Amino acid sequence: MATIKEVARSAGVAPASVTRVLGNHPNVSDALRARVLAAVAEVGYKPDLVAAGLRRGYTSTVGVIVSDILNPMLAELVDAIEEQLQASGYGVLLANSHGDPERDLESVGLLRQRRIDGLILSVADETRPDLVRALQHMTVPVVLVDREVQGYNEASSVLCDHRGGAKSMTQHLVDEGHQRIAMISGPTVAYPSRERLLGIRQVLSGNGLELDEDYVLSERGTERFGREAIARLLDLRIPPTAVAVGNTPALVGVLGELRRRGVVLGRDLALVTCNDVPVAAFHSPAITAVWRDVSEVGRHAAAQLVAMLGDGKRQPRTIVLPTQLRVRSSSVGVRSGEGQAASGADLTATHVT
Amino acid sequence: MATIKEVARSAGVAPASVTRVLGNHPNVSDALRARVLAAVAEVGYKPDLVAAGLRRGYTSTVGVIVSDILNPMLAELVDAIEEQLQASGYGVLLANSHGDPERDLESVGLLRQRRIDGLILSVADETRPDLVRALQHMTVPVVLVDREVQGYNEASSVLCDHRGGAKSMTQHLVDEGHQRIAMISGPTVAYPSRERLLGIRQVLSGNGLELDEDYVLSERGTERFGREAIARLLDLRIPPTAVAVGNTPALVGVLGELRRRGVVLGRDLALVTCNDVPVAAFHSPAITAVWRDVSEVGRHAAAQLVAMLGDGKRQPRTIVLPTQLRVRSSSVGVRSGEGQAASGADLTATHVT
DNA sequence: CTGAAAGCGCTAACAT
DNA sequence: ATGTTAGCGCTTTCAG
Repeated sequence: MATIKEVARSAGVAPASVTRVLGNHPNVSDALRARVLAAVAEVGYKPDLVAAGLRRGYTSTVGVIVSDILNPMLAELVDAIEEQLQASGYGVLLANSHGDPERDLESVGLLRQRRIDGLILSVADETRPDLVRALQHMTVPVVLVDREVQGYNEASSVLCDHRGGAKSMTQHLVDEGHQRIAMISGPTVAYPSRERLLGIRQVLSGNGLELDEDYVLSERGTERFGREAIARLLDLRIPPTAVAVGNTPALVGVLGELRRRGVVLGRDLALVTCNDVPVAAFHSPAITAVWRDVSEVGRHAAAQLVAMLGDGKRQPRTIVLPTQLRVRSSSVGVRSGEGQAASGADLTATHVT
Repeated sequence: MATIKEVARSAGVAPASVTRVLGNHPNVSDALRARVLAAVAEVGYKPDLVAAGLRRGYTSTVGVIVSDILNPMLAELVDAIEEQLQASGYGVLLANSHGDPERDLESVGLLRQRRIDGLILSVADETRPDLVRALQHMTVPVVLVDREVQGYNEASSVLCDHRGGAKSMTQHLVDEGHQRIAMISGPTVAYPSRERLLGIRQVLSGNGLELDEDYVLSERGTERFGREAIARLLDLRIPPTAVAVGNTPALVGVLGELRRRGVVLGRDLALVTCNDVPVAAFHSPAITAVWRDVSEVGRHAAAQLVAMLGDGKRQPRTIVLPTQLRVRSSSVGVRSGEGQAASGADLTATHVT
């Protein structure tokens, strides 16, 4: 790696002049510019961004913390964020916590040590008091994505209207005649699942119904959790007639277990998902889903951060993006009347009290 | 952010002593250690890794370039790499090219400017001469993942036996009586697709068959490409009886189009995929797939890089991980005899010459 | 317009 | 065992 000194020597100028030429400073003579550029080209000089960052006080690097990049939703988010930030001249330092809130916290500290200029995060657990403290120690702008951290209002946020989506979804199920609706949810220590449960409860009580606590299964989304959760629901004495799934990895497990049991969606059971992923859209039958533009979320988050980086004392903003119910066959036409258990074909001895 | 000077002043010692205590230097008195640690705790000091990196000559940061993080395979790869590297004390600078070889090249340069200690990459196009040049300029260790860059032997590589997987898959189809086998492939400028086509050709010619050039459709994997490719194949005067899909985003498009046409897998058409993703395993009927342990690939790549970082003049190594055919219903029992066109239910007027 | 000098925060070499 | 000094590569004063 050639340094600025070598370029300067090779061009017969001072290092500062190289900086000026490369930084498009106003007052540089054409002669100097030409000589410097020639030398730069000759030795293939590229400024060392670490050294420049140290001197300038900023690194043109942004930290991104997500709780699970295997989740296609979060992968899409990271993709959009990275694209937008790269276009604005920022590098992305990625930290992935695999659902572990402890790791999220460590990452906040480690990224701070790496002198990031800003931070975008969608952590596993937004309720941890030490997270609030860690964020308050941050001196750079922060953007929260689909998270609400109580007691920390310094950050901008980009949220999705999960409550609205859950309401449309629930109303749709109620309209289809369902009264026993269950939710296989992600952890309620994060905004999306919390909001969805709120939405479901609102619509149910608005229709004189209520959400049975046995019908709410909440845990970090994994395929295994999905399998076990749907099994538990179907094995209840009075199983639900409709199930909402709030997490993509869990959905995969749910579909596997349903198929193993020979449960046919849209006939034996109504199923809806809160994430419109290919596995849902191309399932047979196609699965009703709540859609949102995840890339748009990422672009907004990145744009918000870039704006804050540009204008130091910009006020934090919260933006809420819409969700949209996409009705497909999985939730239509299920016999949802009393006594109609959503039991699998292999459930010959159903105990009904 | 407190600096080392403030800690030193607060503890009444020299900055160098702070470094020594924090770096667990051998010769430090207990008294000094205690005073320094107290001061560190008091002001909440964390070393600035950028400054330390500049001084030390390394940054404990590794660059990771992938062609498409939306591809679940690559997301899983990044996940495993990030986890392994973080455990070894490295941060990950992520660059995502969205399938654009030009972006890959820029990323190599940009990461170099950010003084990464090492580079792991799975680029879109491994055949570009300027990529070879860019890599040759790298002075840090490089690990290639599922890529072979001709004329560049400095890197370690972690490869999968895609050729072997394709051979098993093709032999399976031939055993099922198929003679007209098509491939919807990713770009052949990357190792996996190239190897798979090689494998298919080898098995076909070993069985006295050959791969019809009209049956090979190769392009960057997108849902749209998948849809159009399968449509083109089915609309051929003599359509294939079996189709292999070599890319996950394309697979989604293929499945969508097949369903639109009412083509039933395992009856009208045999389908196999080279990536065993949930959308394949949970499709009805389940789709035969070539499986590999992508996380293992990522872990190996990271471990390889860490080893090279530890031992400066370690020889580059190439490791090849196995693939495994998982036969499911989508490729079994299709009538594959002469004249049996894999036409959709809506194809009433089939031209057969 | 350009050069010289100082310093970002840290650590390693050299002193003592 | 600890303090002092120098310098990583760059950019930004401050002179001229």
